[in-house]
Amino acid sequence: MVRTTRQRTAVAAVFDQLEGFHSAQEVHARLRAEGDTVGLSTVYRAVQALADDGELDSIRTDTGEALYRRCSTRHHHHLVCRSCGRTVEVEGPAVERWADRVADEHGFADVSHTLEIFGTCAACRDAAAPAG
Amino acid sequence: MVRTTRQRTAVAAVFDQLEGFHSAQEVHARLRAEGDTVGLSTVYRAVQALADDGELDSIRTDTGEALYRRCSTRHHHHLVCRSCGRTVEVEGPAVERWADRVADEHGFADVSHTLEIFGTCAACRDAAAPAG
DNA sequence: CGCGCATGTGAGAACCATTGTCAACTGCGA
DNA sequence: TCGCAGTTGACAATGGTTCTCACATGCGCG
Repeated sequence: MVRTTRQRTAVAAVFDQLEGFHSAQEVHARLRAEGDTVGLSTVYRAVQALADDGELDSIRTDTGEALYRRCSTRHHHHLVCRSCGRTVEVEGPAVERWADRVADEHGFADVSHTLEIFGTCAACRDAAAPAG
Repeated sequence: MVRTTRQRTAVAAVFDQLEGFHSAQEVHARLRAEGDTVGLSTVYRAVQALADDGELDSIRTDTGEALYRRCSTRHHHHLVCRSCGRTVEVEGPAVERWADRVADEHGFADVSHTLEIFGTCAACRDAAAPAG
């Protein structure tokens, strides 16, 4: 049975207030800052449980760190700025179909996929090359 | 200046003999097994240098572990069996174009992307449901 | 060919995100 | 309210990766 505890509610609440992706460590720090003490292990367990429930979406950074965010209702992918981490949600129905078809052609079932696009956003490019 | 050393040659050679993705740890173990002792740190440095040079492609597993493989001439993605780990290379020029276009539309430059498709291959499905 | 030194190496420690441990705690149904 | 199974949290352990630093060596130069 899954219980509703102060800690889980607090973790879920963080993602309600936040946009974009955040690490378990960050959530933990944020709770502490708000005076809401929740153990680090508990935060990890909570975000994993939330992700299992499909309430959070997770990706991994370049360094292998796990990031989570509130899952929106529709399936989509992410365009992430390498420099500032800004994230844009993008959709591509054609890509979804393509992935399913390719998998099917190779006899694979129960198909899922991950797709992330990385680049440098305009703001960061400007910041990096201020002189021209 | 970049030097050609026994160690770097050995690491590069491993990827010549191997197909698919392999971790730095695995490369290290393989070299040891061949009697070719190369330090773990050196293997890490070598694969990173190779990846920087564009000679190796890298992805991250679900657990955050970094995997590398010899970059083939053409860009492609992977269809991976969740159960047995079998990997099939797939190409989708349309996907490439879509990713570049989407990133461009949002003002992102220097674009790259990762796309992996997961599923259960026919063999594993048969093995899992022998009676049905 | 031999010198010199900047670059590379490697054993082990450090790092850091994540997971495991386990005794104490607490929702929640009865 | 009671009981207990799920939950918590401080801390240790894990494991991949990076750092440190003294030693080794490729390679340009003479």
